[in-house]
Amino acid sequence: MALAQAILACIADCPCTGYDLAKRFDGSVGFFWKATHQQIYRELAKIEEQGWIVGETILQENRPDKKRYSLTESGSNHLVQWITEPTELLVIKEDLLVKLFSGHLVPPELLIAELQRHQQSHAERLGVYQTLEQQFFANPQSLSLKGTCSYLTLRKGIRYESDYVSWCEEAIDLLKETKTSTTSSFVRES
Amino acid sequence: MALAQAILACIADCPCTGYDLAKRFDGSVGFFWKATHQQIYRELAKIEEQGWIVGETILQENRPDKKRYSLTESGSNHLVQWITEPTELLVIKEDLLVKLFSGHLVPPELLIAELQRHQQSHAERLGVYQTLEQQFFANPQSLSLKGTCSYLTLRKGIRYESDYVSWCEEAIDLLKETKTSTTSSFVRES
DNA sequence: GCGTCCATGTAATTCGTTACATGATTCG
DNA sequence: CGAATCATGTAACGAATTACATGGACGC
Repeated sequence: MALAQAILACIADCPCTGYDLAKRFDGSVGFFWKATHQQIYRELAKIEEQGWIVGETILQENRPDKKRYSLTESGSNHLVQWITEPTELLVIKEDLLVKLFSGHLVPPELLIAELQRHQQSHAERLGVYQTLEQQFFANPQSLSLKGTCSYLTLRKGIRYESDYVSWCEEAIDLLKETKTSTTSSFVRES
Repeated sequence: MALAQAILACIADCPCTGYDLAKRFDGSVGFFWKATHQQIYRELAKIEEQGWIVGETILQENRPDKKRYSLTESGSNHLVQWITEPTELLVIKEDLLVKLFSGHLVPPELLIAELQRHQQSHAERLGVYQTLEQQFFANPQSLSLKGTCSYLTLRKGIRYESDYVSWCEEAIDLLKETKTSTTSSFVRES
């Protein structure tokens, strides 16, 4: 399981609290890894016990105390070791494609509407990513190695969303043609 | 959880056994949904109890007996109902991007090698999908609605893999440039 | 004789999800 | 005056992963 490593990667980038992590996993990092705050706090306790991180309690006035975690050397070694190991390919579990697989069981208008919804959601995300690209990565050739690494994860997001939008368009178009060319075919289910 | 519905969708397409399902989830359907045989048998027991499928035991000679499942009307209704509901977007958990996020902690050569491995794997899958496209979907305009639906899931696979291959290429190129332009930067970790 | 295919399952453990809980502060 | 933000957690449940188990048939 890579939740532990995803947390280590975030803490390596910048020491932070469970609460901060939850926010990051819900935003930028969330493009390639999602986790809820409950998962995070449980995992933090586990990897602190492992000795990969140490937490220092920070007392605050007018706010709850917080605990900021930093990588230990052992944690850093583990992370580097993990990065070095060959990675499995992503396992996809996409509801929308399961639905489309049995899509002939429902009126095509319904499929088209659903595809349009998804097209819009992905277009929105694409917009967000493109804004980030313009703001922070105007000149990709001149980035440091760290910068390049961040930029490449963003590029993956941009490509992914942009491809999703195009596919939705293709799918909607083809369904519209199919629909009109076989008008009698939707009253065929028992 | 959509495992139940993914199984229903397969059985709706063609009645089959748990063993058959496991093979399908490992092959074609596996592009958009993965499941092991243990998950499948457990889920089959659950959805048979629900009344969405019925199993008939088929006695065999020289082979273990098997149980072939078919959709009930209730199961078919449920599947249609599920397809009709709005779908959540896919939650991505991609190890490779987590590694890239902390990629500056390891020598860039290592990242490049890993990206090349992935590029090759995705290129292989792409080849498989493209062969299927040529064999079974030579003429997309003339497909039935059912054919169009299958074709569109395949198109998603083709786009996904092809985009992945392109991104790997982009990433490798950029890392090679970054590497040479900041040669001194990898001996900087404590 | 050894591995693979057929066909189904149990058991243990880890991981993910949902609900519940606290309590002060700040913004509208 | 109510909602959101900060900050952390417990408890219960459901789902996924991994390991273990059986046993004949067939090809090399």
